[in-house]
Amino acid sequence: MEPTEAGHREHRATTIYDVAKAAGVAPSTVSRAFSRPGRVNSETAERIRQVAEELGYRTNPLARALSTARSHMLALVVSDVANPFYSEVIRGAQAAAADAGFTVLLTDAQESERLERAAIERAIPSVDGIVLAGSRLSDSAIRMVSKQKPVVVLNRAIVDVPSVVPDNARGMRQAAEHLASLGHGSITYVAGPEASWADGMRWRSLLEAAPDHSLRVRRIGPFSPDVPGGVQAAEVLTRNPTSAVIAYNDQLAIGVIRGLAARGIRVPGDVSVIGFDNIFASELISPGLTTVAAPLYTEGSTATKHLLTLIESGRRQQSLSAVLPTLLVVRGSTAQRKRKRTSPASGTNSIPGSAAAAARSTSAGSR
Amino acid sequence: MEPTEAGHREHRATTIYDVAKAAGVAPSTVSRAFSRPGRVNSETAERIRQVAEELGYRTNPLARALSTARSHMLALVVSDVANPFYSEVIRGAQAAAADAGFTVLLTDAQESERLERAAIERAIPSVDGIVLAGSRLSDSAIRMVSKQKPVVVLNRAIVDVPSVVPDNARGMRQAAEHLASLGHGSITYVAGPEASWADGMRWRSLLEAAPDHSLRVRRIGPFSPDVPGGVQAAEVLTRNPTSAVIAYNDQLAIGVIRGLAARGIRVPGDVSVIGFDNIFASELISPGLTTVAAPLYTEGSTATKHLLTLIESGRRQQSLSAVLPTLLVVRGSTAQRKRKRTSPASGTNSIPGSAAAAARSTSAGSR
DNA sequence: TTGAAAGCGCTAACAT
DNA sequence: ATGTTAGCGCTTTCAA
Repeated sequence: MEPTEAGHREHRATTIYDVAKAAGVAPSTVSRAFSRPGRVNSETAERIRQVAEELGYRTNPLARALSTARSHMLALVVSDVANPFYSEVIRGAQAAAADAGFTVLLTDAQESERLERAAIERAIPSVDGIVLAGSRLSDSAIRMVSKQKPVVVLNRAIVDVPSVVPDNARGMRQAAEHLASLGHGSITYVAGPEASWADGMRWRSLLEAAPDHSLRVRRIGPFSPDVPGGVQAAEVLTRNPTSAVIAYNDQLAIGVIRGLAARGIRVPGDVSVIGFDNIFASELISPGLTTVAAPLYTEGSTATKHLLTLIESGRRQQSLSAVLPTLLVVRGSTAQRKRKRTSPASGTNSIPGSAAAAARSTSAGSR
Repeated sequence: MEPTEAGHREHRATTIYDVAKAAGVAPSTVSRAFSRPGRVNSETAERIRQVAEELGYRTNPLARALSTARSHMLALVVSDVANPFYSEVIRGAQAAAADAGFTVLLTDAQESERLERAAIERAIPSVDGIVLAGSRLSDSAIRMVSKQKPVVVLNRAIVDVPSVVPDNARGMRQAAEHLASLGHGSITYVAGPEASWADGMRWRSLLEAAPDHSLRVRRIGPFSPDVPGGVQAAEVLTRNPTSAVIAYNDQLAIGVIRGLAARGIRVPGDVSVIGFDNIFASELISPGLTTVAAPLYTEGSTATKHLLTLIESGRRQQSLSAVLPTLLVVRGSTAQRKRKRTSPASGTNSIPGSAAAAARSTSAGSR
């Protein structure tokens, strides 16, 4: 308004009509010059683009969305943006979306089901599809959402909903194998959230892999999947010593190491520890954390690509799910089992509830 | 289409017209029943809301945006989503936006000016404002952007553009003071990216604070502001020993510690190290990193709130900038200076270029 | 308060 | 290949 202020208001967006008038053609012709398939290449189209360029014309995505019912936006809902696990996932999703000319609407559920629900509810009308990463929602709630817009879930498997997960089974097998090769005869699994599909999967996978290496396994938990949770777990471990632990995820593992250290128990001297995910910090701590590396970035990009496919195809391909390979990254937190303590695991094996826990974890999975 | 598939397509969104018809009123009346200020409270309005509820009607944000020229979306452009520094910032921004009923469009510049430019270009038409966090763009480029849409920059100061920055001066003073109190007489500043406004600011602040504590300071760098950069810096430090270093940010500091350790130099035994930001990982490494804690979350939320204010006010308040307080978090990476080595810093002081570097850093700042 | 009508900027038939 | 005509779903004058 005020002449002194170079405010935004003065920048009246140029429309298709401005271009049409300037180029002496009909508006629809301008629209065509910018339309999708292979772009029109007539002489006029070229001239129109020229004129548009000069006028600084940008097609208005919102208007386009309204008339095409395609917003070219994707929602990425994560359970907690501050969780380092998601950094790479977000990045992968963002990159894949950008490649396809899509924009990412990020929403943080802040570990709250209520907030997640609300976020989804609000995002739905403006997006063409949704990636749910680490959703707190129930399977049926998610299935409900996927009835309204294409959905791909990350790190979780739900019947009838496309998903992208790391190869938990292989990962746990690799971890177990590694520990066995170091002479460990028994392993303690430090569990994550009770409601986590991934946790159940990992535990079950460990149970299955154990016999092949004559490993005895037990399980403690559930714990909150963060550093404090791990510290808590360390407490429990102190009361029930083991020589080797596999944690649900890296943060838990890091917490365990810290908690153990605080009690004078050395890693890997006294206890070997393995995490899962290979987050940024797992390389920074000392000892470096041996961990099952999940392809975080790829998980994000794959989920997004699948979502895009779903959108394009109008939801044909029913089961567009993917299992991504994992890789064991050996760092300093695992070592040969000390021969000194002869039977560190005796008497602590066969914790009741293992079988039940293994069974419980199947509710969600079709894989 | 196929009856077997519970596809998304069948869920034809209910519109204002559907509600209008069902309620026996005109569409505009329905619109009013949902309009902003204080909401209409007539009997009819109440009934309309009732009907809408039953029909599962949700107002279409895109259509609303088209007609009101307000999308209720904000763009948050970060230089690198994978950088842990941004986790909290994103979270803060996201929360503040959600509070105001706004949605966040996250875009990752992937440390590329070209990509950042493109991302902004694409986001501009769909958003009501933009938060630029750690932008790689030139001051003038940013000023250009801010002519089109309200902009708030984070961690940087630009004339005429609202900004949110941590109190770098105070932070560096606290750090210097802490080191001085531990008996250190000379400090090496490990610099971040040359183009970083924050880096210049921090170095200059350190220079200013030094005399008050009879501290001698020198500067090495620039280094890439990540862990590898810090490792590189450690190399340089090995050739020019000091007893104390302050790094541009935590990741650099962590790299320094690791690099030093690899060379058998102990932290804090031989060298004390201080970082900046207080990212998640700084607490996890050992020794814990003493660091100047920047209010990451608050930076994100404040920037967003200011942006919202700007949007609402139609860009009145010219200088809506904020300087957020910092806090020194003392952990294990700093300690009393060893008395053994008598003059560790002698001969390495007064590196040429310090003054020039201090001068160079002023180009951007108005504060 | 409510209804009628016009229009936001764009795309999508349908003509020509 | 280009022009014409309708909308997409919502808000917003302007009347009633």
